Amino acid sequence: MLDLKYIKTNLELVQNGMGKRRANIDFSSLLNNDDKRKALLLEIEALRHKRNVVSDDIAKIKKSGQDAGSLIEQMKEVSETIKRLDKERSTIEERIHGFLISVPNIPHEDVPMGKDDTENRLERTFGTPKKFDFTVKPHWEIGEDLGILDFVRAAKLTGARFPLYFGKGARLERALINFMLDTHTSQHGYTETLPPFIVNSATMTGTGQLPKFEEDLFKLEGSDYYLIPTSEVPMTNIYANEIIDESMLPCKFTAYTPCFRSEAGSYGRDTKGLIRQHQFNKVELVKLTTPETSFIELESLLANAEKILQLLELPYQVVTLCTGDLGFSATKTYDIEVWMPGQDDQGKYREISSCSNCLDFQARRAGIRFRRKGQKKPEYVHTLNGSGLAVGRTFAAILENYQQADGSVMIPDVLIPYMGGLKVIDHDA
RNA sequence: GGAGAAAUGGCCGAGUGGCUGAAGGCGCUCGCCUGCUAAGCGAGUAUGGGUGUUGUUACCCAUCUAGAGUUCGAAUCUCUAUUUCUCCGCCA
Repeated sequence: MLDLKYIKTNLELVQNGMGKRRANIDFSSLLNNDDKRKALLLEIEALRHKRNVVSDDIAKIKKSGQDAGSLIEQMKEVSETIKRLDKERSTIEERIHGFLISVPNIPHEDVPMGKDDTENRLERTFGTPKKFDFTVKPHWEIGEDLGILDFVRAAKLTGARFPLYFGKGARLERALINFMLDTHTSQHGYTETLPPFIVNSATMTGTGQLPKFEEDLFKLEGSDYYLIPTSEVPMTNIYANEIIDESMLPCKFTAYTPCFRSEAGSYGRDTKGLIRQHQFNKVELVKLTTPETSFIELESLLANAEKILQLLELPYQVVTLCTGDLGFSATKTYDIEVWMPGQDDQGKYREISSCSNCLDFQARRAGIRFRRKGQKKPEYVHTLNGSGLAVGRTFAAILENYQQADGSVMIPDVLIPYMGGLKVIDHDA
């Protein structure tokens, strides 16, 4: 959420930012309501002050044994007025809050203008796609042929877009999770967490999934609970409504969790394979930082995520999302796209991580603040998050990049210890 | 699921209708003192909003888990929710 004061003093800048996102937002009603709110507040506070003073007088009068009847009558009226005005005020405040909470973050000036993902800016590539001397297969064919993936039975158990792993496939998924977590904790300094997979609406609001994107979430019927679409949600909210010590920053968390997304509106896209599932595994990175370090921390977070692909020797490219592709809470986002030789005949780069700086946008919603040493006023932290990485898609990328002519799949060197020494998944697996 | 108890500031803890934004203690910060350490003394130590002055200070309003209510007046009374604890039942 943007700061109302900031909006008021930088209206043009804010409107400009919204324009870049192609979000047409009229701020005039907001400013109007804020003026009303302020006028009401002034009136209410004056009346409350009067009531406080007179109530004290009443106490004194009563103590001395005199009659305070007329004053009490007067205050009855004052209290009625306060009640009435206060109701008006809370209606207006709800309106203001409801408005503010639906306004997206302002894109950083470094973010390229563009309408959709075709206009993202390529930053760099790593590795070169391997040349195959046989016809490459998409990962779902490889996985089903090897008997390590079974989408048909998964659909029987639940429905479309759910995964079922078998044998060495299940083992590979687990190996990836452990490898990613180990790397981030022991080499990149993140603290491992294991958060709830279900959170309440306040938590979802804190990171920006609510109120605007409820249709993307799975909600538990008859409750205020939602399945997390990413562990960014519980991890970023760990210190919600708290003031933490400056010495705790930067605060770096990582977690493996399954992620649940309704994928509303994506019918017909990526209907096959592990790319777009209602349930998938992800290792996530979250940072809380001071405002002045957040962009440096974004670069290192991105580097931490890239490191996984480098160690797995999977080719990838990094893009900066353009304004039209930028998420609601982010001011700047890098996507890491891994090379998938089995996609679209000649291969394709597919998103495997999204690393964002949200500035104080989430922190303001969730109330995450810190206090500098020797300073009285607490400040909002900056929040960052990134996938490190999406495990299912990494699994898919390994299948496609490490496939061999006979249909078997080599295990990347760094994963062999995690696979109990197994070097290849073949038909005997 | 049934029965009961509880929720106060960074922490502990007092407070059952009227200068209580909240005693006392601990912790922390600053200063003084003590020729080490310790102890002692003094001061300070929540958050949000607003007004004025303008960047020093002042003043006002709100907040004792949250929301609603009773009252001239609520930390204190009532209701609801949430969380925690105890007992019973059930359960990985």
